[in-house]
Amino acid sequence: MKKHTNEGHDFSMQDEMRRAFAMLSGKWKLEIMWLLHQRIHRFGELRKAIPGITQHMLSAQLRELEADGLLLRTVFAEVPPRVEYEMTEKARGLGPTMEALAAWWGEYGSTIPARPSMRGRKQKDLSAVKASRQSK
Amino acid sequence: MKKHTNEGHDFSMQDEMRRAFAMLSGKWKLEIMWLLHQRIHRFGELRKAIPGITQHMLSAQLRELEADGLLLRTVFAEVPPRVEYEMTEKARGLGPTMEALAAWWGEYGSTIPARPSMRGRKQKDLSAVKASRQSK
DNA sequence: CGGTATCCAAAATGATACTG
DNA sequence: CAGTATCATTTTGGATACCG
Repeated sequence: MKKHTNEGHDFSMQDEMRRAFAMLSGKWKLEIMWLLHQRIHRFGELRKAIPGITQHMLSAQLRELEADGLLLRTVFAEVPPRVEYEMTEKARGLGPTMEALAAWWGEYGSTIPARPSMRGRKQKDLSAVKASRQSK
Repeated sequence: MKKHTNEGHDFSMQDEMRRAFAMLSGKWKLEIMWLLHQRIHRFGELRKAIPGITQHMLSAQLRELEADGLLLRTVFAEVPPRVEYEMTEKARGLGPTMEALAAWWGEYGSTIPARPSMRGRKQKDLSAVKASRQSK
């Protein structure tokens, strides 16, 4: 069968990893998982914590992550409603990955100036938009 | 000075991390970096190693990663042309992150069956699939 | 509050052809 | 071989309406 050498990963390893990448490559998934790695979040908290994401996308990404068994959704029968999201046992295994990423960024992030990049992160001036909105 | 507590990262930490996420959230970036983490690859090698990616996207993602200082592009003045991609010093710091991810997947990946997911990974019959696959 | 549904615009990605 | 140019399709963004 497929051997998983610990160093110098072989081909089958790449095939396996592909599923993991697909599972995490949504546009906001890494950020969502990063937040949940730190603590349980409510829907609204995630929305506030992720500038630029829409309700629509947040909802969609959360449902995908849930379907992939990475997070757990808990609905509290209260008024007003409360829904909490937290990592599943499996996803908690991603902790070391998250920490390693944070460590890397802490070390090199500062050395990578505001650089170009940031594509797909543009968001129009929200404060200015609400001002003049009318016919459509 | 932003405080970076080691456990329970604070808010500023999240803001910092956002840039890292944006840098890696392209649809194929994690996979590309994973491959380059293992060894230098030529353009064509990456294309073969990443089923489903198009020249267009591979080229685009590589240019973005290069712009973000994560990989180095080396063109050899030969015939036929040869172009090699490798991680930069900074990006090599991502090694532990990659390894942690691989370790996680090795541990839990198997427990997450073929699951639904795979959205955005659908690719129309890429010839290779058509051959009635009976072996397993 | 925490969604889902809809419609439309914009951005990202895919397919195919073509070039140095 | 390693791309780019162009056009098509898919995904995501944004606003609004509506519901439990």
